[in-house]
Amino acid sequence: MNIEGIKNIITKGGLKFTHQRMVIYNAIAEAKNHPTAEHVFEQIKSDNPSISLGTVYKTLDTFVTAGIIQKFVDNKGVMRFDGILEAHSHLYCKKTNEISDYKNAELEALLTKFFDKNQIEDFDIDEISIVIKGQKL
Amino acid sequence: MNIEGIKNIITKGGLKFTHQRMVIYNAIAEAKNHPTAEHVFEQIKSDNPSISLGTVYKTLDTFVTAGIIQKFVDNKGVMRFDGILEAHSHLYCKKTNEISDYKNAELEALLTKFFDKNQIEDFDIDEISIVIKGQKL
DNA sequence: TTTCCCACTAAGAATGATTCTCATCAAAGA
DNA sequence: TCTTTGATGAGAATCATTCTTAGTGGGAAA
Ligand SMILES: [Mn+2]
Ligand SMILES: [Mn+2]
Ligand SMILES: [Zn+2]
Ligand SMILES: [Zn+2]
Repeated sequence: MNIEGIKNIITKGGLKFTHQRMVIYNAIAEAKNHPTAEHVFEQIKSDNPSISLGTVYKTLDTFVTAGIIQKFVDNKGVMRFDGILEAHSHLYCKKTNEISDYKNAELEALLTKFFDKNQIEDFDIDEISIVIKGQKL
Repeated sequence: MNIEGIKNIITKGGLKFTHQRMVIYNAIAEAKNHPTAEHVFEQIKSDNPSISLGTVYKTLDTFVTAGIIQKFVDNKGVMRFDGILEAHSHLYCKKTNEISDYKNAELEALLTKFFDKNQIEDFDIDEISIVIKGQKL
């Protein structure tokens, strides 16, 4: 994604466009895995030596609140960030600790249909996600 | 569960039966929610004033390794313990942060069938769990 | 029974991820 | 230009969890 594209996303989120926000958003958009704040910091600090880890945490959180990225906690208890906004599932590799995306429209339709029919009593569902644990081959 | 029942479970796990292990296992077995180590500690310390929080952490971890309880990380990144060993799903309440169990044989059959047909390439699935977020009414 | 051993425990220090505080800075507006 | 307000950098503080270390105690072994 080019700078203009990133600027658009950030300003559409109601946020001021700054250099730090640009490089942090760019790191998330480029990441194939689901980086931690530390990962993002390591990724960008050689080109931005004065950036602070606290700013990375704060900015990522600002992005989440603005709704332009997502976050979740991995099974080690560490926060992961995700530039993909659509609902999707995650594959956790027990060997490498990598988290990859899994998106399947049929599966989502199946689940939606199931929970339409089988409402859970006294519980209003906001979102459903599937956690798949196993091994990359 | 009575003391003998607890003793059986602990020794079947290959562990020596001690007073601390007894009260900690009992707290997990009695808990309706999915307690943290801190919860367990609060629960038992009035009757066991000399017990240490470190022992609670260590013992819970020992139980998990022995396969007599389960653990998982909640969406705040905090470890939760669960005396139920069978696979089941969890309902996360965004309001109260409570986690309740959800078990539905039809849903499990549906998922098993789906992933039998639709294998994920280069990935060997060990376990599938559903995370349902929403609000208790 | 006495001794010896070793897993178990208590206490608190250390760690790692995250959040908070606060001083400084920079852009935007008055 | 002056003012305001939000953004940033630096590092302290927090919180859950793990680690270290020094007792303890209950059985095997003598
Ligand atoms: Mn439970
Ligand atoms: Mn943590
Ligand atoms: Zn993802
Ligand atoms: Zn459960």
